[in-house]
Parts: sequence; C-alpha cells; structure tokens
Amino acid sequence: MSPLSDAILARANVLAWYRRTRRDLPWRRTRDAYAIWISEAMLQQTRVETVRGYWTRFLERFPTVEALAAAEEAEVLALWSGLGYYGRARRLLAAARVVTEEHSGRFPATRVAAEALPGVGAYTAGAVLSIAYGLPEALVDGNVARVFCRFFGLEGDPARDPLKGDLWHRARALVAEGEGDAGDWNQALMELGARVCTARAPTCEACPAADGCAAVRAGRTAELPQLAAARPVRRVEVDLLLVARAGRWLVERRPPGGAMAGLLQFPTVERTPPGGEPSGLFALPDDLLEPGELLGEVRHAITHHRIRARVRAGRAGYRGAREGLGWLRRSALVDAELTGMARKVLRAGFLER
DNA sequence: AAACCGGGGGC
DNA sequence: GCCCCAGGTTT
Repeated sequence: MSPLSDAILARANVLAWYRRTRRDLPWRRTRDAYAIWISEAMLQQTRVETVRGYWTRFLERFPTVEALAAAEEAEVLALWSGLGYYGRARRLLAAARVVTEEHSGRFPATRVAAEALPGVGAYTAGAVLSIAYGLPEALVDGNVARVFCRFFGLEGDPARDPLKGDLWHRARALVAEGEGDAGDWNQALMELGARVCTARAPTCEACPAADGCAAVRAGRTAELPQLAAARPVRRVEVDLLLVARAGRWLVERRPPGGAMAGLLQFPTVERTPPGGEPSGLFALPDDLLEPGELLGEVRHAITHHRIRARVRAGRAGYRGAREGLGWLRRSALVDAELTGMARKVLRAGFLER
C-alpha cells in the first residue's frame, strides 16, 4: 500500500495536470451555487456529455432557485425527460422550495444543512460546498473511489464499509492538505478518474499520479477496484400502442410509485412469455385497448431491464375506464414529461405517418 | 446491507 | 452484450 505521503506528493501533480487540461464544461464557467447544484444533481449516475445539453436548457428556463421553486412539477419533469432517475427532479424541486423559503434563496453553506435537503447526500454536499463556496469539504464518487483504490492498492468493495468509510477518510485527509483549493482538487480527482484512470483501459502512461500508484507498481490496474457483481438483467416484451383521433395521440400517466413514476407514455402492455413472470413495469393486456397493425420495433434499456417494444397502431375500445388516459397533439407531446422510451418513439418518426 | 431508481455511450 | 457512469433514498 502506498502511504498517504505518496498521495500528497502526487496531489500537486494532479492539481497542476487538472488546471492545465481540464475540460471546458458549462458549469465550470460559474461560481453560482444554484447552477453548480443543478449540475451535480444531473450528474448523479449520469455522464458529463449527457448532462451538458440538459443543464443548459434547465438553466435557461430556471435561471435562479426562486424561478425553480415557483415551477410546476410537470415542467421540471419535462425538462428532465430522457435523463432518467426522475426522483432526482422531484427532490430537486422540493429542495429548491426549501432553499427559497428557509434559506433566503442561498444554498446552505454547511454540510449538515446541505445534507438535510431532499436529494442532497454526502457527495452532492461536498461538491457544491467545495466548488461553489471553496470550503474544505471532501467528496467521494465513483471516479474518486476508483482512483483511490488503485493508487493506494485498496481491496474490497468501495461501495461498502469498511472500504467506503476508509475512502471518505482519505478524501478528507487530502482536502485538508490544501489551502483553499478544495473545489479544484475535488474536480481534479474526478477528472482524473473520468479521463485517465478510467474503469477499463486506463492510460497510466499519461497519468500525473502514476509514480506513486500501487496498482501501477503491482500491475493490478485491471483488478482494482473490486466492484460487487452486477445484478442480472431482465428481458421485457411489450406492445406499445399508438392511438390517434382528431389529430391527437392517446397517452397514459404512469402510476405514482415505481419506475418512471408519474411520467407520460404511450399505452403499453406487457406480453408475458409462456411460463414467465411479468416484470411489473407495465400493465397487463386488457380489452380496453386493442393492438393493431405492427409498425416497427423500439429497444430501450432501463435499470436492470431490457425492453423490446413492438410499436403497433391501436384502437381505443371505450374511454374513461382505464385510469390516467389523455389525448395530446404532437406539438404538446414534445414539451410533455414523457418517458425516455416515449421520446424515442417520437424521435423515430412513428407519428409522422 | 441491499433494493430501487433511467438511460446511454464505450468497448 | 456488458459495464458503469461527478448517487440518494428507502427498507
């Protein structure tokens, strides 16, 4: 194992590397805690390149925490549509209202107060406090965990104690070595993990910390970190129905709990394979909606599920009996809080016939 | 501690 | 096809 002193020597190299080569990300052009907070909420389990466009559109529509606090949830979800983990958007709106009403519109400046906000955990609190306010707060995300596991040669699952706690301890120790550079240092660690110390095929020859790295020394970069095995993926087969009437399309609102809660989708029924169990992600067939001509197929993946949707023209038997049905024009659909799969159907041109 | 929660991009 | 990404909440 490399001692912490090796890390402190590497720290200056990593920081210098970051300041020389950092990516020009839109949320790095502001010190506004609100704007940085939005980026961190969107970046949870989501790639930087995916977030860019969403962040810009979101900040254009809601430039201040007060503007967000005054928003309808449906519009916030519509701007989040396709980004996934929609609970993040709901908690962000709830937290914006708390910040507006109880913190005079200013993101809290202490870890305890920040973590009391819905959707703000240990990582997000550390990120906003260090990046926006320059406070000496640590953070550990997937990048930092990977960099530390390799550099220090740490065994075990970084998502679980005792290694999880150890990673946070090391992160705090290294933040404490700096003087007012916590924001850059935290971002430098994450940038290193994202661009050099990558999960697969790290480019150690280009790494500013390769000198003190235990994994490089032992030739074990491919073996660290020791992540837990991934959960198996379930296959889901569905019929997705496009029902048109008088220039409008039939949509249904998903139930309030579970996956993609409360979002709009085209009516979808799950086709349970013989001897198989339904996933529960979609309703089972009923006699209200009648599948018709096969128009094509859309494939979609959500957490631990692989969905194959046969897109069909459909007919509505009668209205009203099934909960949450409504009719929307194409122009309204584009701005609605659609699921990613519904947006994919829209983009694929199935409505242009 | 483990389950749940989207979606996509890179290999 | 598989991995995993600037995580948080709930049970």
